[in-house]
Amino acid sequence: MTSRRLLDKSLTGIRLGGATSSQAGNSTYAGNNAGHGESVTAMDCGVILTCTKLSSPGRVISPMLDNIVWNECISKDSVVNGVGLKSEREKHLDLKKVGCSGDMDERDPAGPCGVLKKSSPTHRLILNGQKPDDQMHLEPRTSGREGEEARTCLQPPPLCSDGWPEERHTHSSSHIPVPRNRNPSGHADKEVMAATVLTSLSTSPLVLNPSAAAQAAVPELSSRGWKESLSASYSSSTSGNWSWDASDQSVPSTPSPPLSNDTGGKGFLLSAQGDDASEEHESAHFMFEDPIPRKRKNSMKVMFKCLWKNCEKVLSTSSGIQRHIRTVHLGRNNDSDCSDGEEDFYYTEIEVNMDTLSEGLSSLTPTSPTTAGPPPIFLPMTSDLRRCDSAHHQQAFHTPLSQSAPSTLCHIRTDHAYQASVPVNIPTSSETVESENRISVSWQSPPIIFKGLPGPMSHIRSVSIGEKRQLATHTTLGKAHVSTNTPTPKPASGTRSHPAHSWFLPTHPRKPRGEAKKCRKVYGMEKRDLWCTACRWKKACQRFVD
DNA sequence: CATGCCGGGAG
DNA sequence: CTCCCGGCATG
Repeated sequence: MTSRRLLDKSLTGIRLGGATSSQAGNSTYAGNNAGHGESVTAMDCGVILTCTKLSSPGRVISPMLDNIVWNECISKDSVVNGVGLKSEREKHLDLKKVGCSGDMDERDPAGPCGVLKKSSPTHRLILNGQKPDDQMHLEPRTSGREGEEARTCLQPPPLCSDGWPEERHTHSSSHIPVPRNRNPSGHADKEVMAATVLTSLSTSPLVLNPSAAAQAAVPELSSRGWKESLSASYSSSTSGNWSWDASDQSVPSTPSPPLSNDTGGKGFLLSAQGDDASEEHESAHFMFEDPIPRKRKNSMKVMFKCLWKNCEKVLSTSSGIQRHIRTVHLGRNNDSDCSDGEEDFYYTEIEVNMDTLSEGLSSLTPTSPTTAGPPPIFLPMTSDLRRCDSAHHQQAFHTPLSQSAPSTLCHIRTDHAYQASVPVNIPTSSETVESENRISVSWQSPPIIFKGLPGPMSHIRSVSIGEKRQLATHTTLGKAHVSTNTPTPKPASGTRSHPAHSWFLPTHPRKPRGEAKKCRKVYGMEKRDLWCTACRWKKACQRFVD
């Protein structure tokens, strides 16, 4: 039974699948959180890392899930070993190893799985090496000798980037669960997300991954993958099974996770990514990367939170957080380039839903100062986030995320028009300038949006309902500019007629509908003669101006 | 579906 | 210009 079990576990860990599936990815983090780098790190080194990376792309990490998962793992492990955390880790390692031997021989180039199994400590050691302090709890437990052995083995990893990466990849691919993570948070947004994703897909998958452009080459697959993934993810969230995942990926490769992300996932993948990505199933990549990332781009922002004990540092970029961990916690001053990826264990991604935020803002409080809030103060937010559910988190984060703005903004424009849905936030963030002035939003944003973004200009209107006039004027100006830039819209008969060009046309923001009673309403059709001429001519009413 | 308006066209 | 209307956009 144990063997079987171990296998399962290993698989689980590797794939992320398992009962916890989506959680798996999180679990890693959780482990870190709970144990602070203790067990999780060690055992999963390979696996976990993978998870992290993978999850990173889309993850909304819910502490709860993580904890749960973690606990589960622990309990199992502990039972086996009979020892505390340590044993757990080891177990994990063991499991993992087993899994390796069973499924993934390929992974460990350096060491045969069998060896690894026993050397479980090894993994740990590796971890330890990477994470000095945190693990200490565990480490001490782990006997010195083990540690030694492990170290020996371990050391390779850093160097071995080659070898490891493979493992990671494998794992990562399997881990994909990320979507799941979202689910919890995304719940309400499902539809939106789906729509967004679809839109984005249709629009331009390539955009997302500049680096991955080559990979992107497989649009069809990607699109299909997305859909599937989405459905899967959602469903999975409910059911919790990522079985498909495993089935799909016969290959051990890891999907390169997060690159697509706004922040720039560069940090995540590291060397491994590059290798994997090329080799991997492109389809897989898309499935994972795109779907998740997409979403994010649209409505989700990802923040990176340091999981180090008592450290709740939140940064907008993975690289940043990694640096932070490396320097502050790991005490590595060395060049960032050499990162072995250990940092991954120590931070988690937090996903913020922009859409919800925007919506909430618009509906609830037009002004919603939060939106404008000064960028840099994440920390406080972070704590909250953790506790609260996704929804709240998202909002809370929203602000922080916006900070990343500059980059974000760019992405949005370049990448997806559909993102316009998020416009309010974006402009704000981008402009960042003054938190308070919503005016800025209404005024400036419109023009900007017009340039880059097609359809959904309508949002703008909502912003400043107050004076239609002014807005109109401004808009007109915007229009003028636009028109100059773009080929003037005079498509013969109906400007509007051409949907395709429609987004060019938006140039002419239609006046928001007047709220005031119009001649028609006042006098009715019977007394049309009483109407103002404009009304009679179907022009903007001049008598009852708003 | 009813409105409100824009973009055009005819005179 | 003045009158009108087709048709889109919005509520």
